[in-house]
Formats: sequence, structure tokens, C-alpha cells
Amino acid sequence: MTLRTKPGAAPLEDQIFVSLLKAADALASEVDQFIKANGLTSAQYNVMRILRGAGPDGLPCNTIGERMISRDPDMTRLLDRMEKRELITRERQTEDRRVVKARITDEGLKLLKKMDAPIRELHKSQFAHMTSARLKSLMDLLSEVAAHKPE
Amino acid sequence: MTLRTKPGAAPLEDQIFVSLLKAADALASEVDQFIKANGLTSAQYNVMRILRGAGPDGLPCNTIGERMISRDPDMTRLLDRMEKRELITRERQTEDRRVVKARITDEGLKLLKKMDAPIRELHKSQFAHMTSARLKSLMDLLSEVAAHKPE
DNA sequence: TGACAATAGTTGTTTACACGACTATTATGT
DNA sequence: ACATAATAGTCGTGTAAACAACTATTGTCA
Repeated sequence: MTLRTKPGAAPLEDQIFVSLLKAADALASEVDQFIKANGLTSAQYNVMRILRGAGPDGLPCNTIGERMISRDPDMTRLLDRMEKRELITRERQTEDRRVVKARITDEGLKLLKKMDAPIRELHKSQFAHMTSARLKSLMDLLSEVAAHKPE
Repeated sequence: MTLRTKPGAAPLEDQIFVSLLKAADALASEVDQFIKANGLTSAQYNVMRILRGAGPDGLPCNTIGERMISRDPDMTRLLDRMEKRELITRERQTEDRRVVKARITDEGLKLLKKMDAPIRELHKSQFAHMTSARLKSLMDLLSEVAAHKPE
């Protein structure tokens, strides 16, 4: 009887799955703390960064969803809350009246800008114990993981 | 003026952060689908695996929390729902009457066992496009990431 | 040994998530 | 041109998440 792995030892794929999720959760939790301290949820912060990246033209709701880290199944009310706080504006298009485009407000931009440096510093500190070569390697492997498409 | 990175290009740490979270989300979503099809949430599934690993002695609630992939801030009601469905039992200890130990039931074990093989196959398929050497490398780097402790 | 701190869980309450059904508008195919 | 499908977003509803305040029990040390 030949075994590739010790009986009882989890297969490498399982270990990676768990480690990846735990690492993501640990890193995200730290950032969340900071984001929450600024009165945002991570989903809201994510949307604002996407809208800033999109520029003054704004983006349709579903495109925002596609670009988010973890897709929100209820974009409408996520944007509702952000609009109420004047972080974004929404406007139904005239060319295609099905589409509603969202844009970030000046107030939203200001809040984002305030958070930029601390977030960058936090990310740097999270990986400060790793060499640059190891980080490049990790980035490379994560891209390879992402190449897997479900279905 | 010397720049380490192109202006406008996100620092490597930021890219890794986003890639790690996106990868984790994509992988977890696939598994979640299967877990939900079996009537569980991923938190419930996670708790059940932890309790199976703990054996017949069970575990105190807070220890379960520590071992979870993403710590649930409301263990009591998570376990409430699982107890109601007879996936686990709970019993207050007599030595230390503050402690409530949870154990997995036979029904819970049966459900877990039914899911074992499909989950393992799913994980294998998620990483099937990567060589074993690359996977080892990834596991190694993820352990290194986890070495960072906040605060 | 008695006050105070620490630990383990529970509960109240507000808010957000998640699933699906629904409306409106535009594209398609015969 | 018209029925049908596809797309974009909204809304109703039950459930769960999140945060804090609370009870009960045990540990600490002055």
C-alpha cells in the first residue's frame, strides 16, 4: 500500500485553501479596523476606490460589482447608504435608460485621500517581514491561483 | 527625482493584499456554493470540522472561535442554530461552571463525512492547473505571511 | 478573606446581508 | 413589427452579523 500523504494529514490543496483564507482574513481584519474608524465599511471603501479609479465619468452599478474584491449581492442599497452620506452621486443615463451611473463626490475623494497614506503604511507593515523577492514570488503565485476559473 | 515605482502604479504590498483577498474570495465562493447546497453556512461547516478534529471531549466556545478561519463575533447564536438542528450538543462543565463545551453529534459527523470527498475534489480542481512545486512554494509563502502578527 | 479584576458566555438591538421576485428598458430573431 | 429574451437596477422579506451591555463564575493579591 503506497500513500502519497500520511493518513490523517490534510492534502496540500486543503492546507493551502485554509491558509489562504486565514491569511486574507487576518490581513483584512487589520485594515477593516482602520476603515471602520473612518466610518466606512470595507465594501464602501472598496466602491469608493473603484469610483475614484474610474474618474469623472463614473461607472454603472454592475461594473462596480464586477470590480469589487467580494461581489456585493445588493449594490442598490450599498449605494443608497453611500448616496445618503454624500460620498457618491447617482444619475440615470439618457442614452440607455436602464443604466444608473455612480460617481464619487468631492467629499468622498477627500475622505479617501485622507486614508491613502495610512493604508499604504499598514500594508507595508503587514509584509515588512518578507523580502522583496519573496513578495514578488507571492504575487506571481497569486496571479496563477487567480487563473483558475470556476464552472 | 528617483522613484521606486511608476507614479500611479500601486505598491507591491497593495497589489498582494488585493490579490490575496480576491483569490480567497473566489475560492471560498465556490466551496460555499457546495456547502450551502448541503444546508450549511461556511461558518457552521468550519465549526463542525473543528469539533470533529477535537474528538469526543468537545471544545469550549471560545476555543472554537480561536480556531475558526474567520472568527465569529457571536458564537452563542451560531451554536444555538446548530444545536437546534442537532448538529452539535452543548453542556455546561461542572469543574468550571463558566465553561460550556460543544460536541459534534453523530448526525453532524454523518453530514460531514458525506461532504468530505466532494470538498477534497473541489479543492484539487481549484489548484489543478498548478504544479506541485508551485503549490509547495505557495504554502510556504502563505505560512510566512501568517507570521505577521498585528499590533 | 474580601474587593476587584479577569474569564466565559449570553442577550438586546440596530443594521446589514442574501435570496429571490419584480419593474423598466433595450436588444434580437423571425 | 412584434413577441421573446436579455440586461440593468430595485424592492420585500427573513435571517444573520456586529457592537455593546450584561450575568455568572473563577482567579488574584493586598
